[in-house]
Amino acid sequence: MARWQPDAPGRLAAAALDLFEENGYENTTVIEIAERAGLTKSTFFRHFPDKREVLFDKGAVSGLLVEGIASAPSAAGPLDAVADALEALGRTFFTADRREFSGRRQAVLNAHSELREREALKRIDLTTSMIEALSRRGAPGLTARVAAKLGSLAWEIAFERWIDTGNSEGFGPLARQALAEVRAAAAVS
Amino acid sequence: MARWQPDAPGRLAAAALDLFEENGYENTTVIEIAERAGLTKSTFFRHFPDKREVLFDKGAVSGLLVEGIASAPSAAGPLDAVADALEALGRTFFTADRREFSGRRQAVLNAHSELREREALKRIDLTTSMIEALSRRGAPGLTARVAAKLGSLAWEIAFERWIDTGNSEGFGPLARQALAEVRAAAAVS
DNA sequence: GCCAGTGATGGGACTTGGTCTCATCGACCC
DNA sequence: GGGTCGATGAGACCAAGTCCCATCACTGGC
Repeated sequence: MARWQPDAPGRLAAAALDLFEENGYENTTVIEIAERAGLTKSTFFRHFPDKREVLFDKGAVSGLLVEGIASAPSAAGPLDAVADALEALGRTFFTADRREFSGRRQAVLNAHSELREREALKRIDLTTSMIEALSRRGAPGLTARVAAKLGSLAWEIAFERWIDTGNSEGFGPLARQALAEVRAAAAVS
Repeated sequence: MARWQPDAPGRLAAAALDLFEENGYENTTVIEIAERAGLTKSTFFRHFPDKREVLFDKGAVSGLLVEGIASAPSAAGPLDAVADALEALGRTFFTADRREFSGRRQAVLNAHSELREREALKRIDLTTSMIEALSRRGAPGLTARVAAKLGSLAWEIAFERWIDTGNSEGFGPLARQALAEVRAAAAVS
């Protein structure tokens, strides 16, 4: 078995996505994923704490979000700061070349509750990070919580539209648009 | 081993909560839980699909929520319908006699990410139910999504305050109060 | 060119969660 | 007292995840 090939985590993630698409999550064994990547079970668990985590990134998004919120103009309101952060995410993370991969990944996540569960936890952790970042900007506790939840919802909506193949717009503009719609909807609820 | 004692699921849940408090979630074995309840591993998995689920109820809450939203006065806005539903929850589920148990359970959930993960999934499923119920009342898609998320946040806040021992108010009034605060915070975001 | 050190990998034993099948027990009914 | 039915027990079995140790590839010094 060839060793020392580059980017073991990336190869494992790609192999996992392929196999999950082909056979489903629960019908895919960690050993099978590792073998397709030319590796072994031991190495898999050295790079990922568990089977689900192979489809998730290691907290890079959180840093981007927090930094985006912190560096927004101090005159900006909470939701505007969130908009800036989502736009930063669009520039760095949700780039055009990752759109196809993101769509495939999301389809697999949606199809398996164990993966949706992990995604839900990640979303909560990100929302908590946003709340803390907004609080550091001086937003009152409840305002920060509401803004973070609305921002999270706008993110979700913008992501759906971004994945949707009929849509060729970038994630940033879609996020701003979604945030505006969410804000309007909140006003009439 | 004595058989045929009543309420096997309840005994299993009580035993699990005790053991999780004593030794932590990951240091507790399903076999230990079953033994403390006077049962076996087989019976445990006959009543619960997995170890985490022993601390969660079987979808009774969802029905209450959906029914509460559906039976709200047709003139009521989305958030008002949610308020009615949360109050119904307070009458049926978050009753005074369950407050201590709820607090213990929540402390255990907060302490273990595997359990927080399951809780996050449940919350998402409940939010989805609320969105559908609001849509059936005629709320536009985005409005329903926003109202459900804000309602979920108000629920969360009201529950925290309800658990807080300094607070002797019922869940219903706390939920109405939290919902009003959330609505106000949304207006200034 | 050889050799030691370092870090990533392989291998396998082991525990636990979870599934499955079959035997067994208790209650209830006739 | 025998038969039926639902809940439980018992044990084999597989996959996830942990742990420890051997092994290989690359690096640098000599």
